[in-house]
Amino acid sequence: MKPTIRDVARMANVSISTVSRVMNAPETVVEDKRVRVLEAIEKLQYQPNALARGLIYKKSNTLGVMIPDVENPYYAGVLRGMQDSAVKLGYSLIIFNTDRNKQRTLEYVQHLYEKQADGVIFASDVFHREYNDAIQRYQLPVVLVSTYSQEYEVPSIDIDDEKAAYDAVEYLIQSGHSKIGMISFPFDDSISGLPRYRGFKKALTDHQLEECLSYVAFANHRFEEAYDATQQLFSRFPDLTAIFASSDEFAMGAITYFHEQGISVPEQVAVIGFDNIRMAHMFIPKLTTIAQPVYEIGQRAVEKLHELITQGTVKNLRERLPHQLIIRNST
Amino acid sequence: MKPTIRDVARMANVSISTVSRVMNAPETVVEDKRVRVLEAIEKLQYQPNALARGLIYKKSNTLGVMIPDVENPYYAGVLRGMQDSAVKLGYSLIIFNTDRNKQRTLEYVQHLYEKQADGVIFASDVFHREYNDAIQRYQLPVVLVSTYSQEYEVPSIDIDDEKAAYDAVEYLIQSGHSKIGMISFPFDDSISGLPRYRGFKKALTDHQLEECLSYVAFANHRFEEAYDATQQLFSRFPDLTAIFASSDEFAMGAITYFHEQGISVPEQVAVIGFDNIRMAHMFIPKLTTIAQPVYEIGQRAVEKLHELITQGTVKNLRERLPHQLIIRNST
DNA sequence: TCTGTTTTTGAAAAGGTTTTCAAAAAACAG
DNA sequence: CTGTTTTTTGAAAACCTTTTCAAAAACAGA
Repeated sequence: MKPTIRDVARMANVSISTVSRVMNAPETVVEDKRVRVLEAIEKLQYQPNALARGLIYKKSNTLGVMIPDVENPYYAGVLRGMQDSAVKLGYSLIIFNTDRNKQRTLEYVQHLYEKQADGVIFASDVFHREYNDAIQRYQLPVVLVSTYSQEYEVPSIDIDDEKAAYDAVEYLIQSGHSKIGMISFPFDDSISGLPRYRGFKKALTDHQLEECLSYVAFANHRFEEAYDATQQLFSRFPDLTAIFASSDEFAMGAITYFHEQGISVPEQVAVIGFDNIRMAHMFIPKLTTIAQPVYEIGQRAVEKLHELITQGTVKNLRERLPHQLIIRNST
Repeated sequence: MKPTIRDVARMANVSISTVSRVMNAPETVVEDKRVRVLEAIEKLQYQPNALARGLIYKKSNTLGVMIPDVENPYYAGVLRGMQDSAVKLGYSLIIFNTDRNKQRTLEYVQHLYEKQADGVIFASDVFHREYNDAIQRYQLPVVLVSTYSQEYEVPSIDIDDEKAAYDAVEYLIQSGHSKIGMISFPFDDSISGLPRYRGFKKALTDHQLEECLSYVAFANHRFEEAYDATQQLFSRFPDLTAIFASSDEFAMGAITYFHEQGISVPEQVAVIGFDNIRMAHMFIPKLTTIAQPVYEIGQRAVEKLHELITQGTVKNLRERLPHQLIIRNST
């Protein structure tokens, strides 16, 4: 049986109140009792029961994290950042894999509510009305990561996707390319979709390359789709000399297609990715890409959530971290 | 304020016992009260407090997962399998990133104990004596994943690493190679290290290729080290025609080295990896590798832990799942 | 209508902690 | 030494459930 505060009290010959005080405000109990209690705690290997504490404080020191796809390497880095901050601030992290499934996500939110989670982080997915309703109903503090909400006042951390895409495409243009295509997420993806296309568009129009605006093919998160999309794009526009891919995985899909077609990268076609996942520098050729500060994003997310939980509000609602163009061998 | 069982009781004009019964054994309460209670629950959006329940049942429906490095893509698949099983069995998963740091790991175990976790899963790391002491002291049910323990009687799930390595090397031999090198984990890695080397050794001796036994270089988990190791190995043994890499990341490191040296894979040197991480089929060339059933490993791990928690024991202590040779383009 | 049996119900205890409040003890002032 | 103030202590209530146990209600049989 696990030792409880009663066992400690009995062994140290004091009341449970005193034991509690030794743990939470040691200076209020007189020296000799304090050492007796401490000894008893040591001898019994006593650890307070977090469930009982949580019941009193109405706080579980637990945060939930909703991730669309844990297998996506982008989240690995984010998760590590969250993890480190969480430990530092005394939280533990409960991870869920949502597959972007609304119903499942809502079940998980309810689950978190039952477990008295102190807050929840939503990564990347669109922040649907149903989600807002749920967190409103349960009064759950929320922060969004790599996404944001126009409609609701929800704190978020992301990068400036439009500007990042702009930088990527501009780099391509400055390298002398004028026939540039894009492998994009579907536009209903509110973060990786439209904003990155907008950056693409803006860079092109700023440099009088409007003709490229329609050189776009869509893929849905996975390598194979990017491969197919590249194939389509090239059958329609065979004279493209550069590709802006909305993710590193897309870039890899594109390059794989080129490789199979005997088209060399970067000599014949330049490819630039997005995210700088760990694999990006292992790929052949090493990918030129936009680096997101994934670790910091994760860190800031739980720090911000902590701020929201403890202060009830947050300094700046939408926080944007700086991205960085990483030039390697695919351009 | 969150509604409690009292609020429901008041609204439905019954005692809290009745409300509790409606939730846990509805058939024992008479129809009209039951509907009144159900209505009140609905109206108040009442959800029972899992902390209070946990306090009574001495159970939190929470499992801890110790992962050496969440950024390592191998765990992504395992995690997903765990996640799915956990949801199915009503658990939530608390994830920790240990960095193989003993002290930190022990702190996390203690943390889990305080939170009244029902069990814990250790992935890949050596199951040190200190860990065993801790889980013994706290009476925490444990299962090991992708590792196992000789000294302690701890349930585990893994694959037959020796046999898998044997299969990989034998495939190389059957493809006509007789100068085969290995990029290995250090031998103190009890699971990915020695067993895979043993498989390498056995395959070679079974086919009278003892001379290859010393064609081994070591790398410590990361791409860059594998790159360096390959360089060393080739400066010592330039006439190698095949490499058995202990992980896909090692295989990528090796291939990257060959690529930079103008040595073509698979034409001049064949490379075989291990794990079949998601990237393996995105790499150029697509990696021939040993596939681990990562998803199933994750699933079985929480199922087994559940078995241990509920039954107090486990059918077969060491469970080994089948691996599979996946032939792609790097050989 | 009464007795005996079965079903349904609520009060109270339990689970492990923190906190409030009043009592006891110690310290201090005169 | 007495009376007052301050410090230290423990009993009890609170947090939100479930469960036990005994009482109340419903029902059956005569």
